[in-house]
Amino acid sequence: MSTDRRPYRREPEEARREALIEAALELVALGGPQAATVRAIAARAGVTPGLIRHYFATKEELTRAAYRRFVQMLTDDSTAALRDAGPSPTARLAAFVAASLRPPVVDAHRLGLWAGFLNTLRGDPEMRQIHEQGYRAYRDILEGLIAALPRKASPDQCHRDAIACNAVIDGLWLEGSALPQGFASGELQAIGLAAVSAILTIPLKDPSA
Amino acid sequence: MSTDRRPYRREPEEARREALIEAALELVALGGPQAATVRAIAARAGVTPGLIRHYFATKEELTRAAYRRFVQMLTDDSTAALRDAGPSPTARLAAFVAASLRPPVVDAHRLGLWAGFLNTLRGDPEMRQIHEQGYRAYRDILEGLIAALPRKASPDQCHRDAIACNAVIDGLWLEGSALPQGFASGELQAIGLAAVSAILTIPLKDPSA
DNA sequence: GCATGAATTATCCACTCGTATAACAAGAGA
DNA sequence: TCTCTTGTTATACGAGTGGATAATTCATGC
Repeated sequence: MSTDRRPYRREPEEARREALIEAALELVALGGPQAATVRAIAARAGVTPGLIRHYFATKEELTRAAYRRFVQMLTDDSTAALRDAGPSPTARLAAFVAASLRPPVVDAHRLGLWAGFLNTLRGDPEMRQIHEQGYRAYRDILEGLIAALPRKASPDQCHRDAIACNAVIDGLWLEGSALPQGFASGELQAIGLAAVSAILTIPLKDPSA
Repeated sequence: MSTDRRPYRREPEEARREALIEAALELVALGGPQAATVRAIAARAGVTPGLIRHYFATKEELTRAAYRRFVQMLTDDSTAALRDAGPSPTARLAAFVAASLRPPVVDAHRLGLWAGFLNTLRGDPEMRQIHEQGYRAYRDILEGLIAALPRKASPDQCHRDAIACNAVIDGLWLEGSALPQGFASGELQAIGLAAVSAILTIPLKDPSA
């Protein structure tokens, strides 16, 4: 009387956690937090619901792990572009801006994720903390790049410039992600670089050109 | 054995619809779509759940009405600033930008609403249509203001400028709404006006100064 | 082979959701 | 003041979902 039990493989712990987090993120991106139920996450990760509790004590813990991963992803993709950039401050800033305005950063999926998590933050102080850390990290990188530029500007001016540039980037990211077909390839980056150049009164060459 | 029935007043139809829509919006803003249940909406509007069906055939209909109202709100607040502005194109643009970067447009509540509705759009084509109409309306207004400026720029240039300016505004709106305490009073507007001036290479005076 | 614990299955229990319907009463018109 | 309309309440249903858990099985390393 062997009930045909679902065949399975034993995966290393990290791989499973990874898969579960990944599945949770995808579901939040697609349908908001309410779509990321334990069952749906398990199904998408190719496991059965019970397994989740084997890796995460509670669903909240999984949610937080997923959000942590999301925030990590954002900063990682930004800094990755800096690794390949040369030493020139203007080139580095240009690379950073351009990288922030093309896939995979600009992506409907990611916008969905971002929006989905937004009103989850209210309820959970720990989530809010993760959020703020990530935000500051990003803006600090940008401010550092701006401060390194060869121009005379007070620290205070740099700070405000960073806010403005961050806003341009965020806004273009927002629009590019929300209307993927609304912009030609490279258009977002070109507009963003031009705007940043104008704000900082320093010419930035398009690194992809 | 008179069960103490809840006392009530008969309200005009419009007032009730209004109250229900208002309640739905507040709940979405606070806790996302999943918080806007029929019961919660009714409670917040000060009525009993059953009444909702008296005014809206289905919950979806109420949701759509609420979203329609939200989109309306956004464009209304933008155009309102233009009414009081003078005839000067630069003054009108400045008024528009400044109005977009202060309350009630900049508001955590509104950001929550926006995010909350975002991943509701995927499922419902009608919702998506409402969304796109609203977006285009906003950007067309901005592009019109830019095209009216006393400078020589091709229509194509105006179009791209509008996108860039829209991005700055959206980005600052995003940041200002997400971190309400992160900016001094008037700071957002000042940064936004400076950035837009730089992008368009035309000086804009702060209308509040 | 054998032990181990990763993964499955099955189920619980509480709760929520949207919807439906019948009873009630507020307020306008007579 | 009486009546009638209908806005509003109360109650309930029926289905479904939520996260959690206990017991069971079997893949895998030793």
